[in-house]
Amino acid sequence: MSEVNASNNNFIHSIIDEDLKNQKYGDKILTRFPPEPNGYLHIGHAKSICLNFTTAIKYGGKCNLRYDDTNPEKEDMEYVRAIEEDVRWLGFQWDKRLWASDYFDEMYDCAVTLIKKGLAFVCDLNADEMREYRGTLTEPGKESPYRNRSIEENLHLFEEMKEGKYADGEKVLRAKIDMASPNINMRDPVVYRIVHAEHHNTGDKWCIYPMYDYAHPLEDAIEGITHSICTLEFEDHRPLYEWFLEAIGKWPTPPQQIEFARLNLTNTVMSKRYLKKMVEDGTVDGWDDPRMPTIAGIRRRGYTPEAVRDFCERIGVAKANSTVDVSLLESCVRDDLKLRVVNRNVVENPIKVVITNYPEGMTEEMEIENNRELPEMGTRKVPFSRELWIDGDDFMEVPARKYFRLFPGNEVRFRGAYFLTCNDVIKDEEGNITELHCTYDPETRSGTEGANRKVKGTIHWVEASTAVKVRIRNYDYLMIEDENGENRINPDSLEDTWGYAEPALGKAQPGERFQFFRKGYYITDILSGEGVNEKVFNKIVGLKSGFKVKKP
RNA sequence: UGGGGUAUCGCCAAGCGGUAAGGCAACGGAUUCUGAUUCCGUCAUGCGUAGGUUCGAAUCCUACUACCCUAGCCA
Repeated sequence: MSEVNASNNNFIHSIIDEDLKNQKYGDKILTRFPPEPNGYLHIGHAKSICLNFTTAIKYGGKCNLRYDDTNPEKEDMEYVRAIEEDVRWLGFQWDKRLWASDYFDEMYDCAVTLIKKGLAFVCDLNADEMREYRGTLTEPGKESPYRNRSIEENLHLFEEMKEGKYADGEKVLRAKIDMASPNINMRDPVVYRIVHAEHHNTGDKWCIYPMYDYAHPLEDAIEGITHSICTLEFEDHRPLYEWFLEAIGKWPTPPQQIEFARLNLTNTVMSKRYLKKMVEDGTVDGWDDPRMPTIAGIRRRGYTPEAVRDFCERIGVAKANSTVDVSLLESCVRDDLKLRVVNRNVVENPIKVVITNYPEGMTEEMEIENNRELPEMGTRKVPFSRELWIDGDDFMEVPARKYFRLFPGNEVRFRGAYFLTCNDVIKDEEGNITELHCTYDPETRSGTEGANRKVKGTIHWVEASTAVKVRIRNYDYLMIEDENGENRINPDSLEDTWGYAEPALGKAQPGERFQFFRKGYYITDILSGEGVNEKVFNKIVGLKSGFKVKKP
């Protein structure tokens, strides 16, 4: 984990610096990433993961992975497996892997302590009644008629709740705080509710489960977490977080809760509920569909953990609600990929080129650099002959202004090979272009004197007889912004094109990343290979390049 | 309508009383065997608004305004 960059500063570091100065927790720093295993992690979680882990790393501390599994009705072990894979993929190592449910015994004991201190009571109000008694944002609530039960009675009733004498919803344990508090969270909040459900970890041992507001501070305190970093919506819950720890009184220096703004991305829906719906109704192939903003999805799309971590550094951490433009994420991916990837020749929407003055049956080996920015990546040989494929974008029968790739009468460089001039455009009876007849200049072979001549355009190509047929999946944004600024499913989010690749790509392994010039970055699809004759590539990010027609 | 937050360039974001960092995007220009990459340059007399304090204010004070969160036996 040493390669993880933890040098940036943010307001959370200022708080920790202050605590360190005052020796609030001595020199110890312990954070935690506490997901509820009820769905896959997405890029928003990546921000939280990076924040918690890099903060710990920066201060020589540790970070725990803890499942907040206090609601047996929503959680699933499939998600646990996925969460761990994602955290590891991001490059982080947790210190301890824990379950909130491991603390159920201690939490129960603490609830008993609360009752004994007269700070909690068993309430028989049902959900609707409790809502009525709670009051509103502007009006204080009313005290429950069960609020003044004796400690003995509460102890007895809570014990019975635990033993399963009551049905779901029949009774709850509540903290006794202040029904008139302007902070609704403090109006005698529920501490334990009855849920007769099988829990993935504790089985049927319990039929009462602690609420988040009660469980979370205890989990943090029991583990010795020093800084409990969470999102903004929990700001109002902080007084309650502190109240429980103070009321129980077991921890002299309770953890400090710190809130930050969650990540929002343009053209991206981050709601777990919505993502789950798209998986369930078949809008996407699964949680790891490359169009999904899940970590599993962007991994399949070809993003690298380094790029995601860099992104999380670059967006910063603050308390203002914000929406980061996806172009920043794409920039991080491009920055990372361009230094680790081989440039390959691939053409989309191909057009056949026949070199009329090139000897039939002859083949030459042309040497091409693997990565122009990184000479140490070496060169490779690709075949060249009389018949080639070029990219559909690299020819215009009627050139636009300032277009300097191939068009009738124009000479361009075929990268790593010769200069070619287009002489004839051959069409079928329907007027579709079937091939271009060109002539080459034998004096311009790459690497020789003649190749030093300046020419405006350079294009890439693939030798026709050895070309590998490829299918290219252009994943566009799954979500787009409509005229009202709302995110909608993009009906064109998945678009296939096809083309040809240089022979070496026939051996491309699933997951192998490469680039082709001016077109973008690609990854060999994880699903390609077996039983698939042609190769399948996922497009990673567009380069937003090409020639632009300038306005006069 | 109570309480809790937040407002600095198109999008993020530093700044913590001494005269507005950085990144993304955009736009110029240079180099280029791919219009990519790389490289240079431009981009807030201005910090939600209005007052005030001060030699000096994005930073302190006052009053407004806008937006976000909050009335689950979810987390």
